[in-house]
Amino acid sequence: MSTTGEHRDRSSAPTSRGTATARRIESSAVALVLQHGFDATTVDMICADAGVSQRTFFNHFATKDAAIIGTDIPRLDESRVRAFIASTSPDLLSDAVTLITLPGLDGTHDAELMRLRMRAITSSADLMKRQFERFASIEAELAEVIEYRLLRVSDAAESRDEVREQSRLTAHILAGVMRYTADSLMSGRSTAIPAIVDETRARVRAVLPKLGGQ
Amino acid sequence: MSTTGEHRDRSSAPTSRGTATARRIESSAVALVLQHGFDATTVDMICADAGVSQRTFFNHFATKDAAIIGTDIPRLDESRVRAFIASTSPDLLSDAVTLITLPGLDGTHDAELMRLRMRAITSSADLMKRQFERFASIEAELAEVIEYRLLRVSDAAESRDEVREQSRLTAHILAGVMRYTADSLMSGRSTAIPAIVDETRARVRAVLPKLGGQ
DNA sequence: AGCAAAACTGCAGTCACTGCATATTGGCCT
DNA sequence: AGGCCAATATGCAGTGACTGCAGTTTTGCT
Repeated sequence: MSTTGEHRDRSSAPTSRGTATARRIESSAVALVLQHGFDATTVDMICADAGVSQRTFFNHFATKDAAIIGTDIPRLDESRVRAFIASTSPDLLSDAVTLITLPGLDGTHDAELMRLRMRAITSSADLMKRQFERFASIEAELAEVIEYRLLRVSDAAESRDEVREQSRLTAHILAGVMRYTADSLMSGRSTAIPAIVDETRARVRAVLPKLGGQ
Repeated sequence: MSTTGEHRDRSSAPTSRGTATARRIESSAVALVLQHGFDATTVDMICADAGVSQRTFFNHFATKDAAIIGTDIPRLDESRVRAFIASTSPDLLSDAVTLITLPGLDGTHDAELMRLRMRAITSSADLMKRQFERFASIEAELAEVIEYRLLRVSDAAESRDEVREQSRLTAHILAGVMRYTADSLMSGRSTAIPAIVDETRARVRAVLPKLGGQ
């Protein structure tokens, strides 16, 4: 276990391109964490393994976690956002599951590294937390998108403020669904992302009526 | 800004009783963070203000955050859990909002300290994240409780495994609602917890039909 | 008073992370 | 080829969170 500790600045955001160096650091980091665990793996060890100086490490990754978890922040895909907003389907939640498709977990990256990464993350409660945090960053964006869609659907009875609040609430709910999906992915079983997403969508449909509504 | 950094062990769990010393440390910590910000407040400063040694600080709190955020882990209330499981109301989500009532944010603590704490937390993205994390710890517990309830409602068509998965999904959704409620509380406005909870419940009811289901 | 347990303290060490000043490299223009 | 600029890599010295350990004070009991 462990965690915490911070250090004043971090303002100077590192580059963290997909450069060869960065890649080498990433795979060293993931491999070592799988071997020794998160706490037992020091930045120095990673640097030695990757053949770079510690300073270089921190030029590429802001934190030790970043080297393991990855640096690409989750983002919503533009075109999907448009489709989502335009849709008039009453099945908002299900639509949204499609919308998010686990940003940051899709096939952008080297598949093998990604698999190892996922194993490394699940091996440490600490890393799980960090991973978890990252989903938070998408919630505001999500809330905004949902607001657009809700505005076209809502009965005029509701004030714009109320719609905004409902959008934020919905975004949080959606984030929950996202996390569930990520959990499913991480807790082994299949690695076929589309399959899991489909499964989740079906499950959401099954669960919704049980939640209440009216 | 800042964050990260950890340090291997933390295994020796600190005492963190509600002792006078711990209280003094807590309020020094919260006050100083409000004054100088999270990063600019060092543990040494807190210790000086509280009149204890650094070692004592870490005997009471595992991390700097803990002194600010508080140490009581969110728990579900036994009797409420029983009522929740027993209920046959179709309004699961709304029931659940009542169930959780923001564990860890209720009146157990010194109200004034709690208010300051909340302000301190919102003042730092870093602390928000940590606070956020803490909700994660309740999700497993929640999933279990929901499973009990779903089992009595579900049509026999669903396998026990499927019900378990649906429970986990629901727990995540609920956690989302929890976070929304916490957000509302934190983002100023009122500090009247019951009022906000009521508001949220109403909003959940309004939102559910829009989500889809069918 | 007399004594053990609990709480506190000092200290030296580890490790994440920072700023800054200095090399090293690779592409590009002539 | 030679010279130049920007990007990248490095060394180094510091700060600050956190740990283990060993020793001292305080507290509560009898």
